[in-house]
Amino acid sequence: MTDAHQIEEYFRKILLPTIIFNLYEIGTSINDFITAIQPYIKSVSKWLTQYLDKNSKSKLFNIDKIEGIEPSVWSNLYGLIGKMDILVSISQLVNKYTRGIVPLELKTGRHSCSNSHMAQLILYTYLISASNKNMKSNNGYLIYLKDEPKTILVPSNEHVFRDLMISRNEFIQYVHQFEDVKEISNPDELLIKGPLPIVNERICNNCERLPDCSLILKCFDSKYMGDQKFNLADESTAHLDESDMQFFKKTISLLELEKRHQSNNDMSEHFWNFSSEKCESSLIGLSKMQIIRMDSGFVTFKRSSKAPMPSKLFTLNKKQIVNYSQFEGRRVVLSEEIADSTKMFNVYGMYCKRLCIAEGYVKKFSEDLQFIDVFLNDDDNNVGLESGSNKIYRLDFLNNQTNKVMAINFSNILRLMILDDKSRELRDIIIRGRFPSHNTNTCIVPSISNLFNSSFLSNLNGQQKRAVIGVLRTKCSLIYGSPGSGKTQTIVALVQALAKLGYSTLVTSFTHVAVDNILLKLMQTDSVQSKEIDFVRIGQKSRINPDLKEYSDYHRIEKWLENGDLSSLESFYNNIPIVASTCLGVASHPLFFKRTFDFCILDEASQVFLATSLGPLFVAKNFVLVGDQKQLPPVCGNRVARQHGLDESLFYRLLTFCDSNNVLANSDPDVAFERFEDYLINKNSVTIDSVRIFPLFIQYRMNRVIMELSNNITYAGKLRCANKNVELATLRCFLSEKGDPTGSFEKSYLRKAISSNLDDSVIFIDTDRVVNACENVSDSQTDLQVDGEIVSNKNCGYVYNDFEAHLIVQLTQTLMAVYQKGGLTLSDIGVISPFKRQVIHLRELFGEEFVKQYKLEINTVDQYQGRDKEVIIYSCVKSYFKNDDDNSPKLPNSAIGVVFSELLKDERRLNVAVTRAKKKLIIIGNRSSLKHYSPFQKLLTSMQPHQFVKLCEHNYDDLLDTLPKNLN
DNA sequence: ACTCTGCTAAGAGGA
Repeated sequence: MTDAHQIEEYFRKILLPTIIFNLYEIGTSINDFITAIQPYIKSVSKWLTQYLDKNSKSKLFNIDKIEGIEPSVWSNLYGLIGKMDILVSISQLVNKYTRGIVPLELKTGRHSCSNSHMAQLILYTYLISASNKNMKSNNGYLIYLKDEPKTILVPSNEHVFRDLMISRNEFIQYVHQFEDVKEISNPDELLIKGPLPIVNERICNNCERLPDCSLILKCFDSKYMGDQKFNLADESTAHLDESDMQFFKKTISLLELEKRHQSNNDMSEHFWNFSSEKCESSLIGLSKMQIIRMDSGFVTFKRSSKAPMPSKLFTLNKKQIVNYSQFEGRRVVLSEEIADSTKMFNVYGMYCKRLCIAEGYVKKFSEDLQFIDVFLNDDDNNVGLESGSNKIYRLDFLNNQTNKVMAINFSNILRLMILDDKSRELRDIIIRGRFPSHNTNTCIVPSISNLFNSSFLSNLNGQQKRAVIGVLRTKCSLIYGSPGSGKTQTIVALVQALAKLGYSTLVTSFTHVAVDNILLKLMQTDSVQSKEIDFVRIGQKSRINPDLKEYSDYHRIEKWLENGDLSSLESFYNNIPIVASTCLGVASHPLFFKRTFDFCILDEASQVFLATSLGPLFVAKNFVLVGDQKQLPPVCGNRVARQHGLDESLFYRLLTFCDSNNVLANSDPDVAFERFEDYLINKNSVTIDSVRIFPLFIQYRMNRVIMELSNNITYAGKLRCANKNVELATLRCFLSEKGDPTGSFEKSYLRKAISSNLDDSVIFIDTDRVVNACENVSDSQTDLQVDGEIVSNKNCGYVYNDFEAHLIVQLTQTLMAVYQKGGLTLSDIGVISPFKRQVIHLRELFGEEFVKQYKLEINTVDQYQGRDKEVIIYSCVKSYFKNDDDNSPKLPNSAIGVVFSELLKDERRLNVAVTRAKKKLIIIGNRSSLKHYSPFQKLLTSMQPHQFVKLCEHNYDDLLDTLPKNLN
């Protein structure tokens, strides 16, 4: 196929559908695009005629065989990765006896023969020779396609190669000096630098990165300040004041700390230097596998029976705890090993016959972990893998070489700093807490009474209605939604209201689950069912709840991609009124580069990094943040960054610009409806510095006793039960013929613990007097060992409490025995602990199978955020006793303990744990230890004396033998 | 002193 028309035909049929989405992204029509590539098609056609015709004289070489199209070459010898355009075997015509393997590199620009182009090919020749012992490459060719095709020989050159490597090493050294891994206690000590500043006005003035570069220079390279040469940096940052610069410097430093923290935890980059055994034990690779099935890009591997099985490698206390699904979806690189490599070599590349021959991702592990399904990248379809042969392969997990998430955070902060109206507006709000005067938006909203009577508001309570109507009129507002207050319902009503008024809305949250929660409710509404309003869910296919499939981006646009219908695709994206995505997803879909939404609704806003939440705000005229700063903050791994406030969300920041006590004081739920308009505009509304805050404190979850506890600890008495049903809800117990089933527990702690009296809805089981109830610290070094080597255990923690776990099994057993007839199921019981290791321990004790079968949910507090259960059992774990001698006095070792557990010190975490329960909350812990943590101190003092159950010796002596039996 | 979710990736070329 050398004819230009044939090539164009092939292009239209085969390639065009694959780039429709990209055409939308760059805003080019199909015709314009075809016109633009016409000259290149001609050029390619000419080149092919020239080089594929046997008799043609005007060529430099004969192509004998195509060795690869876009093949990858990885070299651990040089520390380089490359991806060539084409690799071919040729016989040279100048010297008829020379045969060889050469890389061909296509270029669409002018025939520059630039140093960088030649250098690229020289690097490839070395990479090819290093990657395969049977290949040697001495030359490469540049093929320029602009105007007339032109082929240029680039001979390999060791001097050039050496100079390139030296430059590379110098660059790496420059970069590495800023990445000091030692503990940094003050963000100001951080060295953050861009590349050495280029002082060239002509180049810098045309560079789109000039503002970013200048800012970093000004904030982090103060020695350049005042230097005439850097006037440009002063000019391009002139629109920023001192507070902007301070904010920028601080935020970037903290994000950098967090970024380094994350990359420190990532072992994957080490696979270059590890033996395959070491990779397996470090959970970064799998080795000694054969291919048993291969179907285009889909490959099934089988682990050799001689190799130690991963089920042995990945165990904890002989029970398998590694969840293999965490590896599904991971990117991998595939290499061919030399058979029986174990004894001969230690370094990765040396015993690989072919190194990193393909990339792809893990699809699935079989139950017995013997079979692993892998999808290879499209480009790597044809790399000479053999199924059924004796060839042995290994897979190494790749992490992103660049931390995309942090890149998004950095670029959001940089964008906040640019000279632009939207950025200026957001800077005023976010950095200075200066809100637009009156803080009203331009939305045209019908009269309050009309809205009030609309069907989508009919199920809302007064506070919720006020929030919806208030948000509609406000430029930036907060909805302060306490636990169980119907945030999602309010958001769904708001989305409907906006859609019916003809405004476009971006619905977003940090996690996929939170986004989908809103959409699942929205999907049920009449207005969506009747197709009156429509929405699309942007995001990775695998992350979207399957129930939302028909609203997902990939499903909606599939047909247009197939028929190459660009205009339908465009008009769909331009007109769909409601778009939903994660906050980070906003950074990577072209829809968001093109559209501005009338409103942005950011749910769970108190759990999103400030930097991350900016993404959606840039693309919306008005926004509302929905959250509760009394619940868990964003996840921030680095301690120093956390202490300096990286875990302060935008929601939290905006709230602290006002007086949050004032907010609580103004949350009167009983405002008369007829005065509603007055309420929104005038003194009665909560407007401090014109921030509108709409509190939702009427809750539908906790009964009165549980709610009062939460009110005492956290919400300053502002929570209210929505109605009598909520207020008085207790567990239902049907009496059997034999009488009160709790009777048999007359003398036991259990009778009180599981009592269904409203007043007993909160129970604290105090293990103070129980010697065995102290916490266990699993020694990770003995628990997780493989052939004497310590295995990473960061996924399972190490603090647990065996006694509390047994107690929970017994409690669960008893609860079921008593309340099952009243309708209680195991899925109504939630078991919570702050510590992951305790969660694992509990699951082991109940039995994985059992837990799965009866949907008993055992999880960490963090995982339980946003959920609720009829009954919550909370295992505090920490209990500071000397344990070695049963006769010794039981002394709290609290002085040490209090310093340590940051998890227990966090009031927000306790608040989340307490507010998950609807009817019954059982807390298990050691009172005298826990009282040293201020949140627990609050909890303990606000509970009634009768709510404590103090365990004594005779209560538990049989407990450690208790195993789950007859649970249902 | 132990809590954990986001993210396709790299190359494409000009001065």
